[in-house]
Amino acid sequence: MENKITRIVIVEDNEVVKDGFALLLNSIEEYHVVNSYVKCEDALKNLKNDQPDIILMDLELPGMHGIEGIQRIKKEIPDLNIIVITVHEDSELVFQALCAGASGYITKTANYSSLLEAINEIKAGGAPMSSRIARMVVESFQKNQDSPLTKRETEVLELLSKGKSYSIISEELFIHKETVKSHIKNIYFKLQVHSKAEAIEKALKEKLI
Amino acid sequence: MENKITRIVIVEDNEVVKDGFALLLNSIEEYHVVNSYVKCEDALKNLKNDQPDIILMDLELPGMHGIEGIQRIKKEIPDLNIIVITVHEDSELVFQALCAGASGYITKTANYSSLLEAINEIKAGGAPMSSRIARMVVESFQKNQDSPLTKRETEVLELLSKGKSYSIISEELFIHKETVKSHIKNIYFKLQVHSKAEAIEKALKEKLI
DNA sequence: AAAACTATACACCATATTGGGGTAAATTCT
DNA sequence: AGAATTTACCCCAATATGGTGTATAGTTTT
Repeated sequence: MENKITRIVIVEDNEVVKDGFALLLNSIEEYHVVNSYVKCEDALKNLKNDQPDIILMDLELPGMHGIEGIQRIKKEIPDLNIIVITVHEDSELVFQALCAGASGYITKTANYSSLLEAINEIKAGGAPMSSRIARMVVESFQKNQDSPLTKRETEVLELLSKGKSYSIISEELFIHKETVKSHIKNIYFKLQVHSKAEAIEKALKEKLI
Repeated sequence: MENKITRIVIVEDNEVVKDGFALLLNSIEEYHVVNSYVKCEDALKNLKNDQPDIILMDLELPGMHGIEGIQRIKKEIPDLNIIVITVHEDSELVFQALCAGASGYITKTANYSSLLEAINEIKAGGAPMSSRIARMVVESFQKNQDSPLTKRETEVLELLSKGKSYSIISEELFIHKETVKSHIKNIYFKLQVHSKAEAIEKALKEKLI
């Protein structure tokens, strides 16, 4: 069923890593590294010619940062699969890359076989990630277990964060508008804030909602 | 380094599946299925005695739904790892389970070896998921590529969704308050809405922000 | 049983915010 | 050059917000 060759482009400023990956991938029959670049800009310029199915890219690059590169590449060819390959595992970068459009995120510490696995995984419609990154991603869905807010207060704050007014919240929760105000007063006190925006910001940061 | 036996609890109403899993896992030296239940309620009751390291659970169960079960279990023992094993792959359930506290989500169509892989993955601090689910999870971070909103409008709407007022938004973007109003008017027109709450709701649903 | 917390509800008040109407110049992209 | 985007301004009325303060019924914890 797989008779088509998978066209791969590499964007990586470390020449050793870049050439090592290319050599490895080219040694496999169904993969073909059509080009490899040191800068996003060059990869972008040649996107139309290279016609890659998959791009492997680093984030720290000379010139344009990889995050922006991902955004631009996905804008050009939305269906293209991008796998980030970097040394950094800090959550900010990971989420930025995923938001920008990356479909996978593995670390350079990964050995060759897991690189190949990642590419197979992408081809199978998956989203390859290292264990730690997968866990980070999954945990990003979970709320802070020891929130200072009660269940009701959390509900109120959740609706507030959806832009709803006190009156609308009171209607949706079947309580009096003044009750909503009371809850909000308590929320502000507990979070030590004095406005909607501060409360939402703090709640999002601490994953209370 | 792994000399401790991993204690596993299974919650699954299909007796064949439940006993099959238990048999398989017990056949491996370092795993021990301490108990298996048909209902969440029973698993919860015996949590303290069972002292599981990992719980495998189905979502469709007689009595309490698995999603609520996960919440309660995590409330009791926050560090416990729960792997959901179900036939359903629809996004709503997946995200609900992850939000409730599941650390992994695989489908029953998975073969035995991938079940074992999942357990190893969890023990290694990862988050086992099937390819399709991993992709769904990763895609949940990504915005709708063809948003009707301009870049600036998206920025404004993003700040609005954080509860910020027109004045605060204008300060943060270094533009006049009236300009913010103009953007918001255009946003409302494009999204065909007439209030902040509607705009945010629609934007979240269509992943414009 | 007492104490603490939670959810509920109400009043008053000044200020800020919002949404609707309109217009229009400067800038950037195609 | 024309289109789209971003910027900025005016008027106005209704609504929302945040800060006071009080109070009661129910639940949970000690």
